[in-house]
Amino acid sequence: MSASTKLSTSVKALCYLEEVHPKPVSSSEIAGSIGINSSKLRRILSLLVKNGIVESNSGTKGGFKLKKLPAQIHLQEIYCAIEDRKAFHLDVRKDSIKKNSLPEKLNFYFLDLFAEVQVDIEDKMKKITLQSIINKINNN
Amino acid sequence: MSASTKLSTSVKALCYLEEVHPKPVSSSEIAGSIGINSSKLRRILSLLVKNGIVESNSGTKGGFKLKKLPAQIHLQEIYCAIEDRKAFHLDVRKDSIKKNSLPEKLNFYFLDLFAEVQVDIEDKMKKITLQSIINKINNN
DNA sequence: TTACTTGTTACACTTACAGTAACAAATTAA
DNA sequence: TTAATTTGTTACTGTAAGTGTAACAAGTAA
Repeated sequence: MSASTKLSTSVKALCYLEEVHPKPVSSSEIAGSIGINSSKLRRILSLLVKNGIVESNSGTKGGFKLKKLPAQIHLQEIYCAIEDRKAFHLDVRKDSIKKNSLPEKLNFYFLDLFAEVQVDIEDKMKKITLQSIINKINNN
Repeated sequence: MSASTKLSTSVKALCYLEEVHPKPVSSSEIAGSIGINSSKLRRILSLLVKNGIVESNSGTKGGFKLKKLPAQIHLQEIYCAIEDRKAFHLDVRKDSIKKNSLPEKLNFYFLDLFAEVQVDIEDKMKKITLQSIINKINNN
């Protein structure tokens, strides 16, 4: 599952939680509504739990519910919770490249550039809250 | 090979071509200098040829050489030449998602958002020329 | 005890990718 | 004409990654 698909799935689940808040709902129920396997969804939700975005409880009457207000959840923290790898990352192979050579210098150049791009993307995501997404969706 | 690695490889090859310009060089020679298989490199270079960035000739005394000045080659056109897929793309599965449902609306939302991110990235790349990279590398 | 739910692991299956080799077509030189 | 060289593309083999599902211990409530 690509990072972007995981992000989209997470937001679908969070929107569902917001709709039924504060009632806790099971992974099966959420999974059914967004068309995904519940086991797979639990793997994603467990990451949101670890990062304090969602609360979970085992047992009967257990399930998931939002731990923060939608206005206080932004895309960047969701993204960071579910994905440790960067969107733009360079597979730098140090083998067979001479020290201080042009290829090595270019590796450093691109590492810097891709880090910059990553910052730009995350800055953009920081400005988008779950609440703003919900508002936009409802006005269409 | 990821898009970012392919981009980095392409620039390494283009820098090499710039160094020896206007002498045409074989894929083996370039591949040797940047530590990659020549067959693999040819697959990348063939895309740059198709997009008018590089010129190629078969046979003895054949090889590759730049078709444009380094100041007139920018990262975005290299990126578009080698990669048709977007950096941020959503695997939208239309199956098992109801029309006009929240999940479907969110799919459209993210398709738009990721398209925006893609534009931002490409705008950034449009401002970077091969010449500016060479200058930066040489001043370090 | 029973029923239910999360969180994690496991597993079979498929897909994707990496790295290399091979070869037709084009080109040059002898 | 023949040989040598080089591109552009295809093929192939082994390995890594991803998909989708199932299974189950641990926690929780009735």
